Amino acid sequence: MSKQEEVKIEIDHKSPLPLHVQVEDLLRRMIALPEYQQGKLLPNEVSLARQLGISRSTLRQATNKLVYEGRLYRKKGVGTMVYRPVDSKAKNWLSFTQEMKSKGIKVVNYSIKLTWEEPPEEVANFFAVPEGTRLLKMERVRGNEDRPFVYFISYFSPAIGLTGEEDFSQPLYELLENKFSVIAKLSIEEITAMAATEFIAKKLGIDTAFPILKRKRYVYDPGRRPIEYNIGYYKSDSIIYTVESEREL
Amino acid sequence: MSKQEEVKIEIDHKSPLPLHVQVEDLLRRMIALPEYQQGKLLPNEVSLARQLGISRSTLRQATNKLVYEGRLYRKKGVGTMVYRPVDSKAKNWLSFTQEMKSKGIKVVNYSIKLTWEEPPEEVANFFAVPEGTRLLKMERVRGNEDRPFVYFISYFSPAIGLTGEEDFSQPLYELLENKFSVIAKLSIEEITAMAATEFIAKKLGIDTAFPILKRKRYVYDPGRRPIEYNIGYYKSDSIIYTVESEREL
DNA sequence: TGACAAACATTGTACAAACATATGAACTTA
DNA sequence: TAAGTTCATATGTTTGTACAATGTTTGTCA
Repeated sequence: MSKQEEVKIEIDHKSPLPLHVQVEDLLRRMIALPEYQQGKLLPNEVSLARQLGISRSTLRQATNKLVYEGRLYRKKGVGTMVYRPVDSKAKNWLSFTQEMKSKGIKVVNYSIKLTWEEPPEEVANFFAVPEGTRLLKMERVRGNEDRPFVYFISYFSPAIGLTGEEDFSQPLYELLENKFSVIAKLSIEEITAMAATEFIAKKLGIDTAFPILKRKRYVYDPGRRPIEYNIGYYKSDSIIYTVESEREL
Repeated sequence: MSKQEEVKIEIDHKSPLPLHVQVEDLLRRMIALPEYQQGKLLPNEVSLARQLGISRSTLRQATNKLVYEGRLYRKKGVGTMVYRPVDSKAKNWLSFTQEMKSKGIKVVNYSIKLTWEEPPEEVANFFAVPEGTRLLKMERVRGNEDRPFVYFISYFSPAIGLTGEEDFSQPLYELLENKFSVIAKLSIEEITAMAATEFIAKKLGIDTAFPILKRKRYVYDPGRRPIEYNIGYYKSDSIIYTVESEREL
């Protein structure tokens, strides 16, 4: 009894869905497997097509979609593999530490506080948990070597499995990705300005009513499940928030 | 002598480039023509393939690329046409008017001022014009029906050809696109918070030191040539700036 | 051993053919 | 007129075949 794929190989020639769509779905599931993520070549086209009981053209129609999407990478004379961007994946995305480092600023954690708390209603709604559920809350004051300039509050989805005992000195999204296989894929941010409240002024060592950039961030995984809810209060003269957006033509 | 396409139809079966790549290039040039931009159907696949002396499969291989890119749109039983996002193209991209409208807020222009001025150094550098060049500057105070809440300053590239006599009551990017064939493609924005200066406080009818969201925007065309430099000062309690970003996996 | 060549494996390109399905226009009918 | 039917047209799907181009492995020979 030889061990077979964990992904069910099941193409239904009578399904209303076109074959190539079924194959595309199959491939998506297939390439999610760790072995392919780690660089293993997919079965070659001719044999995979035969195995699925379809023609090579149909198979290619399916893989083409994934190649165009940038998920697969084909190399003539070699084979087809999952595309892996150079270096780490969480790089330059969402990471405060990385971003600061690229500007030559060393990030200093002035304080980290982890608690299990009943979150505000908005947060409970975001995670779709019943009212009264306690969530892991992280509060951080960070800045450069000279002074603090941002106060963060984060709530995490209970689905991640964080205990609060983790090492939060490493970049957060690397921790989530490496230790919990949780991948941050989509973020929606809301940015506004406000005057520092007394509470925030104290945290950042500034005067009340100093202008503050407030950024609320909702982070989702690839399945659009909520991962993190985050609010950051930035001392305004120490940060410029940059957004680059390209229009599809 | 019947009139032929303006685009040279010339596929070289001996070229080192694959046929489908040549066809793709040809199509790109073809669909840039006004008639196709305006919605005319491309020749149907069978006849176009015959006309080019290639097979339908090869032609489809080329069009697929453009379809995946979102430039072409195919409709079974109808034909293939250039993809045009619903309504105008500049919709939901950069347009303050459109954005407000989608939230059910009517935009009111409280004041518009157009002048030719020598810009600050930063602006002159952005447009790469010699110091001392006068540029068209637009100042606008806008808001909803009740009150103003944003003060904009824009400088425009002299390359556009604006005279200052245009009708700026229509959405800006539609004006640029329709009348000047200038397409805004990329924008880089810098957002920060500040306290209202006396000048701005006056413009927006608020107290000095009220928190303000300041957004600096650099707008480029598809060739990455600068089009517009814009600064907006938003009354903080009237705007939330939303950024959605997706990570490539 | 080392260099080169041959064989092999794999994707890339191109063609042909047949049938399926959606759309819109023309036609028919109540 | 209004609704349904038919038909022509266009893209969508699928299979099959053949050969080209490229990278890897193996084998040969000096």
